[in-house]
Amino acid sequence: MATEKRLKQKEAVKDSILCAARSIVLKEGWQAVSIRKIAEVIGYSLPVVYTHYENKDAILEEFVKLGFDELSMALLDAKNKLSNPEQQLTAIADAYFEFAFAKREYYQMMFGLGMPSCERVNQISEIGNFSSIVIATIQDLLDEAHNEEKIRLKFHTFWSILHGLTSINMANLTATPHSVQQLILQDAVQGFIKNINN
Amino acid sequence: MATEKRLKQKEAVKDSILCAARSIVLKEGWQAVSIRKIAEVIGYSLPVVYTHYENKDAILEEFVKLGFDELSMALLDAKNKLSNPEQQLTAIADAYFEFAFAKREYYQMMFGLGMPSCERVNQISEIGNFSSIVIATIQDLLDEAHNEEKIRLKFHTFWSILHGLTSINMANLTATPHSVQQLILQDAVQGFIKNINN
DNA sequence: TACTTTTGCTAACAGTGTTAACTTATTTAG
DNA sequence: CTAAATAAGTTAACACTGTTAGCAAAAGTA
Repeated sequence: MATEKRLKQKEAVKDSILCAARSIVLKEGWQAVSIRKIAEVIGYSLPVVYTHYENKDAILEEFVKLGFDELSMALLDAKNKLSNPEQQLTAIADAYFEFAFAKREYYQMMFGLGMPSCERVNQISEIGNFSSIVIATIQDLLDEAHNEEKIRLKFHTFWSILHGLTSINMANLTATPHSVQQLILQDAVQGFIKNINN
Repeated sequence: MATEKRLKQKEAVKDSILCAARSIVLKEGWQAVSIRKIAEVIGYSLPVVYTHYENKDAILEEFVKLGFDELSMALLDAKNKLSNPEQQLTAIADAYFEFAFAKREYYQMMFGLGMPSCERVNQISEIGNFSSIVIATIQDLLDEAHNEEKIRLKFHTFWSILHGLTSINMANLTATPHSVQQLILQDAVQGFIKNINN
């Protein structure tokens, strides 16, 4: 039964594809990634890549999943260092912001034209994990008697604030130094928390 | 002196390029725009396009400018229908949101990988116009004795909220109906206004 | 050993942005 | 009105891209 070994090796090649893609992404961004370059790096010919990933978008989707996983980890870490919900939420915001800029290329893949077909996206469980962490913290901050819908609304608002801040800064549309950016983040989060039980 | 007429005609061709590009954008999105398609639509051969625009990014930049112009108009209209600064800011938020979804393809060009080199962006005056309108309204809402920097910070926060909400909804990451999206917008803007003098 | 399946290859298709080199009009100067 | 200079527009190519069809070689199975 060498089939087991074969499957294992197959998985290894699949990983090496992702690894090759990552190294290109980190050096030159996703836009510079091409199937040919990947093939060259992993030492196989071009069509081999297609036996592991249906197309280029499938590779990107893999990165999106990994990205949300990493992000979730980072947020959870930040949250668990504190016990007060308000501080936790602030810490989550900081961690989100930090992740986005530390792994700038990842973040751009996760949200840039990254997201391909809107239909498939809702079935990516990794995004669900991310949501859960944030929602749990928001729930702790809310008075009781808030229905499910209101909680999701607040989560959505919070995420929007984080993402908006992040992406506008990333495009560098306002040429603001990083220290000021963090002030803005705190400003926005403060406003959010202050208004949370309305 | 037929030079005048020639310049006029040249300008006409330049406009027709933009027009052709726009029609493709509206039908299939920016990603489907190619120089060859533009050339075919305007009835010239391919390199003619390059005599009017240095490269494809230059065409995109033109759209970004037009987009910010249109956006500015829309915001100004919304603002001028009211006199109370708080209502004005809310109206601006609504108008921003509406613009983004009514001209979805434009908005995506303006903020999607749209923004190319971070350096050049800061010299696009159309973005400055947009900023001015919003900043003026925010200024009316602020107590006196707020320095320039604080105002810019508040503007930045506000814009981030708007853009975050818009782009997350556009990616449809949360599959939220439009009515709820507007609730979220109001929620976020309320929080912003409530915290504005801190 | 013979057969079948997997694995990997080369080569091609249909595109893309961009540019070099050439031809044809048109404008200007003598 | 002709001749030189300039502008306009052309075809053809370069160097890429994602993707797939068809074929050769290697590996597993009988």
